[in-house]
Amino acid sequence: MTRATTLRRDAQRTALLDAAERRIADAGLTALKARDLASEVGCAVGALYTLVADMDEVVLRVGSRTLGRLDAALTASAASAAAGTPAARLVAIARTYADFAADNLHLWRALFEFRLADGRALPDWSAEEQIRLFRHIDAPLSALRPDLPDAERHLLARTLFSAVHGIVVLGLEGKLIAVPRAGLHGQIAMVVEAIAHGLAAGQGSGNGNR
Amino acid sequence: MTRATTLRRDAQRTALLDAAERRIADAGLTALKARDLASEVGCAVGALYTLVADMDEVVLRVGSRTLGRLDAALTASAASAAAGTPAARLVAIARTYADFAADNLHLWRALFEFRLADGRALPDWSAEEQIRLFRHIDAPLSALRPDLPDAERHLLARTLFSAVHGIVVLGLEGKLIAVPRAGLHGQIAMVVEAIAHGLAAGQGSGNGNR
DNA sequence: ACCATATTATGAACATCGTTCATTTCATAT
DNA sequence: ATATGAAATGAACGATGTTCATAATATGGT
Repeated sequence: MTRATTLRRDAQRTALLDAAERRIADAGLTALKARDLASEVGCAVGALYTLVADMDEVVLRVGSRTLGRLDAALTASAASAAAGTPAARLVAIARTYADFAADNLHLWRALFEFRLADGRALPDWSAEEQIRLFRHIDAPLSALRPDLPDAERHLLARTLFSAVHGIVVLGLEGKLIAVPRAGLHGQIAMVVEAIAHGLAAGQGSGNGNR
Repeated sequence: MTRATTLRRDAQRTALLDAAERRIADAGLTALKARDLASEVGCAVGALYTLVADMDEVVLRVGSRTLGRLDAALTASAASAAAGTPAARLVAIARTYADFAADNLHLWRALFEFRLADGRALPDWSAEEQIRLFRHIDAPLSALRPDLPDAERHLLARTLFSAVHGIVVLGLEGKLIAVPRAGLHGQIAMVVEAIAHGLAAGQGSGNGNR
């Protein structure tokens, strides 16, 4: 394969992912169809499979883009809050996460609505991207509790993320009981501050685990 | 329709839901197929649609059973912990939730993996069942903060549920980073106790909302 | 008991997916 | 210019949920 063809095929793949991203952003993951994608990109269905292995790869690669933008947003947020207390930094990150989710609803949902078929494992590069996000939580946590061993702090970071994620999911899901953004921010601040306070209190003594 | 036929059809419907429940429990929601179900129950595919409107109804009704068992577990747990502090009662309920999720993994996952097609709304009876569960959280919360207006306390109950739910989801999902049950209980206790402590501290003054 | 009518069961057919494959078209290198 | 290998095509395949003409069955009136 010559250099020119490689470039052309990369451009095609990019166009494919652009179209897929637009579709998911507009109408959600379930609206992403192979035939639509092919016609949008201007090729036959079969040609898709020379650009990607299957639809899962499309979703994963769009997810990668979303994770990249989320990472950038969290990085910016962490930088803005860098001067504050660890608790304030954690709250800032959590709120940035909530805002990102609200502003990128369908793409964000696609990140975790997507389930691989039984037996198929997440590619390493995808799993690694997800794990990398935790560093934004890990850093303020280090400041808050420098005494904790890495493993325990990582577990805490996961827990903190999960708690906030859960609040955001439920807050953004029911149109009926939709929580306005200010209310969502308030709930997040309450939870994150309470945990940060609890962690600071636990310093030196027990670790809060049972 | 005579009484005998009503009974017979109810029995068929029950057999259908039994089979569906078994299938989901064994192999997850994605393994539930109309044709499998029909052959398991011993009828033609078309006959399914005289017992239920569509597959969504099957999933919803199995979900209803799961919610019923979850409710019973939470009720029992709340009764056992009734003598403790509000914080301890909240922790007990959260742990019961985590245990139920772990012990009924596929059925529990089916509760929220299932998404209605665009536009279709949850039946009222299903939404109401879900909301009823919050009362288990609401009660200890009332003891903890009798000063809070109902609406605010309900929002808090939702937040608390979401946070714990998030932790349980992530804790039970990755086989890679699987958190052992004791670790999961530890994380839950930490978070719930921290929030309870924060709420108790907030009594009388501000409400922790921004 | 018998038949007219309404209800229910049947399973082939349909629509919609993702995916594959024989075939054609195209690009590259000699 | 032609031979060879890569890429594109779109019909076909296998699942899937759902529907429908038809057959079987149950119900109720006489």
